[in-house]
Amino acid sequence: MTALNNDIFKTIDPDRRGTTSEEVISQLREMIHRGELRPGDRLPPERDLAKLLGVSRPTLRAGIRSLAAVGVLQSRQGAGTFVVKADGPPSLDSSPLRLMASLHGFTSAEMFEARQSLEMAVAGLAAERATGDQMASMSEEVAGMFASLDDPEQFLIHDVRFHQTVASASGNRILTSLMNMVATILFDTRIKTVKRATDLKESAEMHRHVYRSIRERDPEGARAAMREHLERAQRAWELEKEVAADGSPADGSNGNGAGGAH
Amino acid sequence: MTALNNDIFKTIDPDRRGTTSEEVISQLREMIHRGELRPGDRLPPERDLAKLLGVSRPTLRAGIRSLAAVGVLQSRQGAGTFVVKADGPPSLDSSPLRLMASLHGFTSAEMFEARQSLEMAVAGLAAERATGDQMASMSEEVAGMFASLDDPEQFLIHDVRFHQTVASASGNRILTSLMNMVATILFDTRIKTVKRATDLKESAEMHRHVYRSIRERDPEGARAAMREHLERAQRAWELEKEVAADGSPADGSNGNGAGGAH
DNA sequence: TAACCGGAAATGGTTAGACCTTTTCATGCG
DNA sequence: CGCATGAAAAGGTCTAACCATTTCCGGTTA
Repeated sequence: MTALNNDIFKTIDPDRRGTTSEEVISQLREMIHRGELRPGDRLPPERDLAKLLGVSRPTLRAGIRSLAAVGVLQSRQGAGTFVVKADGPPSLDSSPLRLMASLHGFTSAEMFEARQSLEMAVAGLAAERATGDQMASMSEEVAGMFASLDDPEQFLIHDVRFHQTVASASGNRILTSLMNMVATILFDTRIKTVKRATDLKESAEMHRHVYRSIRERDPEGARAAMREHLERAQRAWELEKEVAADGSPADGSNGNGAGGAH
Repeated sequence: MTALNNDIFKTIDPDRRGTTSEEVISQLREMIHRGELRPGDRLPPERDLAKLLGVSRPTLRAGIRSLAAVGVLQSRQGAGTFVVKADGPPSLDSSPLRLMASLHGFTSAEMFEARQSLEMAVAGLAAERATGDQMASMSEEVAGMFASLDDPEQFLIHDVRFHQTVASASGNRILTSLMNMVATILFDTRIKTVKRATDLKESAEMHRHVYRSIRERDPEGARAAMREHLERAQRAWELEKEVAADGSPADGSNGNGAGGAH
């Protein structure tokens, strides 16, 4: 079980630059960059891999844990440690951004704006590149929104799917990932928010507007529609926030979270 | 040394939901979100904190390591573990994105496009909001570029600083962080690339064009100028890549890295 | 013959205790 | 007063063992 084709793992020199576990991270990262570890692959058992790399098991585990924290590896007790499978759109973990938001006191306005910029960018690209299938999906989601005007939870599902479809139609997985990262943070409390039917109707109209611009291959129109859509969503959310703040002291810190229909 | 004002640390229930170390991560994360741990703060020593949380030291270390991996904590041997200080623009670690690029086979074209979208967004915002000081800084960096046409290394420094100034002038730290994240990946091999003087002159002109649009408070002009600037940079890089590929078989995998003047 | 169930083996998760290396800081000497 | 030295503090690493979960093979049964 030791030396079959595992010679790709090289023992770590004692006279390394950083700490031992950092070196372990570098080793594993290099192997991923070189393509020796591919998505879905299983790493050797920790006990074996530790021997192969010439480090102790806790040190190896420290390295694995660091890579797991950034979403590259995933360990399952009893099963093994795997390189994360690349099924569907790749996604970056949003918790780093979330923590940074707390640490630096990001305002919701800042996050809304970031999301708006990203959504406008992907909408513009989608207008240039969306395939027929993708446009059909968008249309279906818009129809789903109009069909769920009295069911906010269902509406939100179509809402999210519409935006994801647009993002994937942009053909740029990096922008898609970044957009999802930001949107995830704003989503957290969105689902908890009570939505009025009039808001939903307006929101659905805006989504249809975005869809039509994309179908017309009109990037600037799509960008403008998306801008207005998100601006209205932000205004609606701020309105609800003020209402909700009435009677209860506003929590000055961590201005995260968002609501309203998007 | 145990119970001074450290009662904010609560013992972890044995009947928790996930693994013990995950619970440690949640605990620390919650404390950050609640503002009990602020940037620059030092955590209690591992041995003490482990006792306070009711877990073993390796388990605590695992949690700390996970948060360190995403750039929230930082440990210094002999000194202690600190919440990362928020000096200057907050920065997200780019290694997750870098690893994802390798795993999913992102093309450089995709990365260039992502960077272009982000840079255009911040340029547009900067045109609306840049302060006099920020515009002065941009101007200085442009001047620095023209003064370093025969010193590619120096030129690159002004180049990078110009873009960072524009980003910070956008007033949106999230977009700035995301932009830096993408730009960092593209930067890696940029510095290694040989640049011809004519490229640098053109690049400096483009930067000046961007600066002027921002000074004129012309968001669309700034966006357009930035778009053209980065499109030219990408074309120049692709040209150099082709030249460099002559005589040596192209490496089909991992199409990362970039070069040329930006 | 095929489906199901049980248990052994594999594998990650956790703990304990010890020791090493680096940093910090106070003490004492010049 | 200032610098050097050394003790204390704190993170980094290792060994060894045990626990919890998953997997999978093999036997049993319908």
